[in-house]
Amino acid sequence: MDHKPDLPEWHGNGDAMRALQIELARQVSLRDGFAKPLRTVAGFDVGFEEAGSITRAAAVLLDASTLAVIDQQVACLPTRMPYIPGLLSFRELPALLEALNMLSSPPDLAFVDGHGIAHPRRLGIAAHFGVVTGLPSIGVGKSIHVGEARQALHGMRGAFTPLRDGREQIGWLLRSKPGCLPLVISPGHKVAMASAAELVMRFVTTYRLPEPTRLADRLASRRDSQ
DNA sequence: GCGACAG
DNA sequence: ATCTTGTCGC
Repeated sequence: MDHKPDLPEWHGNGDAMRALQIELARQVSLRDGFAKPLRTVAGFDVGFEEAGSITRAAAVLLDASTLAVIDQQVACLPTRMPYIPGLLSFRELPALLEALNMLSSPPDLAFVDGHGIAHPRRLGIAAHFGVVTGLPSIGVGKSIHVGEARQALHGMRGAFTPLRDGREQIGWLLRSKPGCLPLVISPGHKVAMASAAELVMRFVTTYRLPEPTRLADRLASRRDSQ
């Protein structure tokens, strides 16, 4: 199946994209809709080359039980839009979808570097990715874009506390590794808020990032062979 | 008007 | 994100 959603071209008007985000955000499902037990998962991340003119997306497919790498692909496309806070997905999604299509098979669950619904209009790149592909997805962010935590986060590995925007919970702050800044976890698509943090911890070994995203990160930033 | 602002 | 060595801390 080929995923080629009509992503609007960058003509300098972010208003059209913001309106589309609000529309797509209505299609997000916050109920668990992934295969149980999980058989495969995949990590997705984007990096840049040639001073940013080339967008390089990486997709790494793993066996959910053993964490063994089943397949990994890299897609390089010309960068067509600048980075604009809140509109990240329109810049990085094209390359990410290309990398997904190159995989031998789609994952039961996708971990995307960036936010899910922890976004101003509840459509971060992980949620956008999930809605256009129909795949269950979770956002794994390394810093907060919107929202704040009310309570202090415990230092113990696996501890988590709600990330909220006003009175609404939009994700979790997760201490994936002691002594490190917490990850910002939020549902993307077909994943319940209550399941998100636990699903991420299931794939964390000894690093801050869960294996799917950690491996994709290395591949996208071409540090896997260096 | 001012400051913030995923990657 | 990216440019980059050494350095502080668990």
